[in-house]
Amino acid sequence: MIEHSIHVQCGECPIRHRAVCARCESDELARLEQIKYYRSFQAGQTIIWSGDRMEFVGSVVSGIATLTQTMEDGRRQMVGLLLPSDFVGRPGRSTAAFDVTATTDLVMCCFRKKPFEEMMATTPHVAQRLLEMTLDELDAAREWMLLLGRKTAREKIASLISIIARRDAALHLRRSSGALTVDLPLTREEMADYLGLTLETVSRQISALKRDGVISLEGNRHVTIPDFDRLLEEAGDDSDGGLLV
Amino acid sequence: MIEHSIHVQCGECPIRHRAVCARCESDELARLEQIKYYRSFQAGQTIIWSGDRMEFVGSVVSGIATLTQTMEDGRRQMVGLLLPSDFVGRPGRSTAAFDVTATTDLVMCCFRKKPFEEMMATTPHVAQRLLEMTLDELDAAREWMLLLGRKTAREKIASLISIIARRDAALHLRRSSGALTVDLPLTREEMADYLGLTLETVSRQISALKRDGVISLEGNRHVTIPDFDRLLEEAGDDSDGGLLV
DNA sequence: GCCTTACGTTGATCTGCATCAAGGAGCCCT
DNA sequence: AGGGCTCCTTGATGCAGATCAACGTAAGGC
Repeated sequence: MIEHSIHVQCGECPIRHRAVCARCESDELARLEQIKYYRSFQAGQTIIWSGDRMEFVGSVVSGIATLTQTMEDGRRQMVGLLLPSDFVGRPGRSTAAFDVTATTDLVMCCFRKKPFEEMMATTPHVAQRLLEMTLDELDAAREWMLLLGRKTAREKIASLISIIARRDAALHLRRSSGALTVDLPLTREEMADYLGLTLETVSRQISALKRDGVISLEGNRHVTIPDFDRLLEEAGDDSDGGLLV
Repeated sequence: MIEHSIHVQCGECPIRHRAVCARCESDELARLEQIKYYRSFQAGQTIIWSGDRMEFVGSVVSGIATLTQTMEDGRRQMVGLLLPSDFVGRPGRSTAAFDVTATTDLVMCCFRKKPFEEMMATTPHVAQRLLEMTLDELDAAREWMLLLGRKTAREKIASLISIIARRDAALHLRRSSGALTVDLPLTREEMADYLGLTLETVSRQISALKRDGVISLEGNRHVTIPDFDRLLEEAGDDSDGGLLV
């Protein structure tokens, strides 16, 4: 169970890598281990409301959480999708800027913010690692902005499936070169909130991609991708990307 | 001229604050001052192409730069707007993820990346300051995602004007409670790329806001806002925000 | 003076996605 | 088995914003 704190700390080992790197086996790590605790949430439960005080930072151990923004009239936009191993929290900030909601049953590995920040202040490589992770998130947010601002509904759906497939492949370290299967961890409505569409359009475009042989479905959630490059084309992404980032 | 490096370093003084804080008057600062240099760019010149090696980090001294993403067929989405005092660069990253373009004549205060990163590694409060700045950018990106995904054209325009007015007010430290004037630093086309619209729609919506008395125009670029709260309402933002963040 | 070029406005028309509406499929509960 | 969920699909219609097109306006060059 030690690995989840390592995900947060270690700049040397990729975040998905479960091994312990030499640099992390320090007093700092030991201190973090002492203050670490686990929290569980039920599907649908809101973990933090926008504007609330944030008492902890941590990473997702299992399950899915989303970061959403809501307008007064109820329009919603997802602005972050947290899969296992993703970090949650804003060291140095006292209040949350967005709602964080568990969309499935969820377990998080948490650290109270104060001791975590104290540790950060004295351990430069942890602060640097967090900066790197935040820059990654910023990059992802900017790709997402291109999707929201300029892509068609069909391209948005293809992009979402490819993003999830990529993350999935990265997490499980399997590099299949042929057909590929993914479980969509979101409902049609959640996908719509992710993509800036309505759930009807999401459903229609998934049907269209299926009709055109870009994907096939077993059940509502299970997608098979016969040709990943074809999917990337449909997504309007610059090619090459592939599964190996 | 010392102040621009201070913008990068100093966590204690707000970034817009020109005074030198005690904490920054250190050997680190002296070292940074030695490696600091200035670069000028002409309007329209691309500073860094996506995928290029980035040799420096720095901050904008004067002028405007934009961060954009482009699809193969030419669709463009702005993903960052850099006004004076904004930081550019990704410590710890070797290549740029997006195009950076000077949209006006531009002066930047630069540091070569290597010595800057060395300094970062030994000075925790600099790394922490950069983390804070990156978190700010991430927040801004997420607000921007709500705008792109869920706001109407009219709301988008009102949002953009209010964002620029806010930044302007913050930069010049003037808090006028009554009418307010702003210079839009972007062409209609650039605004369209910012907002995920076409330039025609931008033009039409600006005309509409003018017709409805939300703003008035002198020339194409100079906007007067008689009632800022009204503008915020039009932007669909939760109220209160105001000019004093 | 006139030409050129960049930028902006406005109108007419088209279309992709939203909206409104109905019904199907799987699941749990009694 | 049947009722009531939640989630998903598909059809009909409407509209916001894109597209196509024409014209206006201001600045610089000669």
